[in-house]
Amino acid sequence: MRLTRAAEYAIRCMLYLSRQGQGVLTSRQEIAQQADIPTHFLAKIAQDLAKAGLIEIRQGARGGFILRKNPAAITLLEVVETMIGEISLNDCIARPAGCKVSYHCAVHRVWLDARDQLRNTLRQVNFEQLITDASCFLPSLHMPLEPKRLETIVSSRTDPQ
Amino acid sequence: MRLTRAAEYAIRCMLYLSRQGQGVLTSRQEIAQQADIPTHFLAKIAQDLAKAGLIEIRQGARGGFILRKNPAAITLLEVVETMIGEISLNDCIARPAGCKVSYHCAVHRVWLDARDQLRNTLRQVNFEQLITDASCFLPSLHMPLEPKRLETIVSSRTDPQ
DNA sequence: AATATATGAGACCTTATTAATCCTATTTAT
DNA sequence: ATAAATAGGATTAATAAGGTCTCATATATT
Ligand code: SF4
Ligand code: SF4
Repeated sequence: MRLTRAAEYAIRCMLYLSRQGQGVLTSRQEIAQQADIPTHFLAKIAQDLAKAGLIEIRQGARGGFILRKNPAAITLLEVVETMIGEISLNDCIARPAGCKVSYHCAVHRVWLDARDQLRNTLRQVNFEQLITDASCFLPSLHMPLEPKRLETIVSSRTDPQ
Repeated sequence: MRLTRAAEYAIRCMLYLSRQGQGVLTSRQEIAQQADIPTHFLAKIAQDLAKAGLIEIRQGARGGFILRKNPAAITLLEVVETMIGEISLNDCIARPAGCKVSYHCAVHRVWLDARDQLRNTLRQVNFEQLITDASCFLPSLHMPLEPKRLETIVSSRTDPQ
């Protein structure tokens, strides 16, 4: 498992869209600029996000991306695995055939457990929490969530460049 | 973070040595063959393990590697991080300067927590456990648990000072 | 001492993956 | 029709991993 640049960018993109709010259209250029993502790279990433049903892509003049789900319903795990595939710490988890002994390997079991634990942790984090300052900490590991902050929906209308 | 081939090989090497027992000398060739590791690659890996104090390397005719610590005192985390450095899931954890917003980034906190959790999990696993649970070696080359080839055991000159 | 054996240490090459860009086609508002 | 914006695939560039090679060094054996 490796958190690639593409995955990191995808998270930033989803963060930005979550701040805009569900259903708000934002141009690719604006997201790229605000979230510090190479525009062409973002285009490719968005295709994966769209394929996963997370965003809708509006083509043509005044096109852009639209968040399709409620931020609270989008987990960090979901976005990460959309970009890098199902998480597995050691290759032998993803492709057991790669190692001849995986069937009776004690270490294999450890990687499996650690993988599950990591995935569960990332599943507990949603984008509603992430756009709220107080949720910098994992609920289970730190403190309970504070009441959510009122989101400020920014108009999709942005001046060209 | 990525579990490289080198790290996986290091684990297998340490597993094999743990089965041999602390203080037992085993040739690089034997380990490479039994644990399915390219011999020259193992040589490089062993240097890192030696630098970390996990094994001792005996040069010259009838040379090889010797486990320096009790298997129960060696954690999986220790071996993994010897090979790939301190675990961090996202680059911004290892190099916060890489992202301009890490200081006030909620996602950053999640990666930190997940990282700590993963490290703790791997820290709880030691090689005593791993060798009693199951074998990690090729079935055809599978060796019994009891020490073999007693004549290769170096006379108790294993004073770890 | 001479020889054979085995590893040390690092340079080197080869391949794989990631990151980013480029180009043409397509879609849509005006 | 035109301009604005993304689609989608091809291509390139950069980085990292995986493995190999060579010469130096150490040790047991004779
Ligand atoms: S030895 Fe065990 S942990 Fe290593 S690759 Fe094989 S199955 Fe996985
Ligand atoms: S945006 Fe947050 S998680 Fe992403 S690289 Fe920056 S600090 Fe890390």
